[in-house]
Amino acid sequence: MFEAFKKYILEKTSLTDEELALIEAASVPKKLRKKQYLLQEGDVSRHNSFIVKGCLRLYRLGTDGNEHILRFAIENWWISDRESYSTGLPTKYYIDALEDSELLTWTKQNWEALEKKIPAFAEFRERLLARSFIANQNRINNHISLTAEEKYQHFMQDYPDFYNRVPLHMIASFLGVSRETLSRIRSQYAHK
Amino acid sequence: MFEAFKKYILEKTSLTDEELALIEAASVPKKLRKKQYLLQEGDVSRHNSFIVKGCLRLYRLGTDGNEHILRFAIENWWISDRESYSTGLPTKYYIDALEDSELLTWTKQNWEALEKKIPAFAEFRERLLARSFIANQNRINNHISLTAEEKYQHFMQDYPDFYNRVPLHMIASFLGVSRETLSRIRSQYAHK
DNA sequence: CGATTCTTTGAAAACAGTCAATCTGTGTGG
DNA sequence: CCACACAGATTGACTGTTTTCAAAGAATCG
Repeated sequence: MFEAFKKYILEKTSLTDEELALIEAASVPKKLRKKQYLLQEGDVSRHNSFIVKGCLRLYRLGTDGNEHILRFAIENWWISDRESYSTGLPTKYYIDALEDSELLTWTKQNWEALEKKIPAFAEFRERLLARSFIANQNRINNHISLTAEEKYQHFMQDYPDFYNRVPLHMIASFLGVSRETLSRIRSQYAHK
Repeated sequence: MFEAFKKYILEKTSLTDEELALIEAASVPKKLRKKQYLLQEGDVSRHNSFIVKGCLRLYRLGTDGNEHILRFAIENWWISDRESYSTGLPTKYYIDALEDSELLTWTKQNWEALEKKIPAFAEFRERLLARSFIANQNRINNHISLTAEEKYQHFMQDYPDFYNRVPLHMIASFLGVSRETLSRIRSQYAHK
């Protein structure tokens, strides 16, 4: 199970065998069945989780009780609620598995110790954060400047892997439109 | 001019006088008149800029030619296009001054040298990035889960300082609604 | 004052949301 | 292996919201 992570991380940065061994020693594998929660509202997010296999979502309940999906994550993505993770306060989010999944997890404590011992690891983490920031900024730009149809087109371009993997009503939730509207956009789009 | 920065940074982290002197030595003050650009589409963003005084905006031109404002920034905020800054590619954004403004700027090169010499400075920067990430995630949540009226209410709550400082049509652009709609929401809202 | 820039208002058209019904495919238990 | 339940997707009719276009009213600045 650690093999997949090793392959991933060595593409991103270079680490010695010793360093990899340290990282492996601190990791905890975790399996989730479909529909199982990794995090629930009120919990404190204390882990970084790397997805070896499967598909998860991060979402939040609105005042209306509806689910609003903030992100999806599949193989070679990371998932956690960074807000609760960095503040130590209870999370407002849920994370659950859309498919049976396999994760590697590290506690915040272990993670920070690794960052101190392995500078390249800390740098990798920071680059990751910077990229996530940029991705979020682009999503905000899409939300304020695109029509619903354009958002859908961009979604398929930006995340082609999700398209065949998550149900349509969840894509609608992610995009901030109703499932009926997305369904209609899609059928219009197919007739061209 | 550096005094304002010194006050700011010492609230966020602790630095010795020597370290502060290094940071000051690498800083370049910059004044901008209202409407003047700090960055234009096609430029490469090579600086970090701290706002000592004034108000700026980061925006982008849509395919329709409309301006879409991604963020505002005032005293004690930072502004740059992080995407171009970290990739070194030409930016898709504009930054300009909404008021006569005073900035302190550091080149990427100088900044990175400071981070290497002053670990506390690097940590400060990373905390800042993490907070920006969280703020963006919350904004995405607002976009997918709130009505236009609720977005406006949240805007006033989250950024009360901007409200009396930037024109309404720019707030509309920031929220992703037309100025007419925002005007109507506002008058409805006033009648309660 | 005159010229911008900003805000408001009205009316029509486009768009998206809701509710309710139907259709489709998948998988489970008898 | 079939029937049924269930989750997901689609469609229609209706309602409500938002945009667009056009015009006019404030406010600000040189």
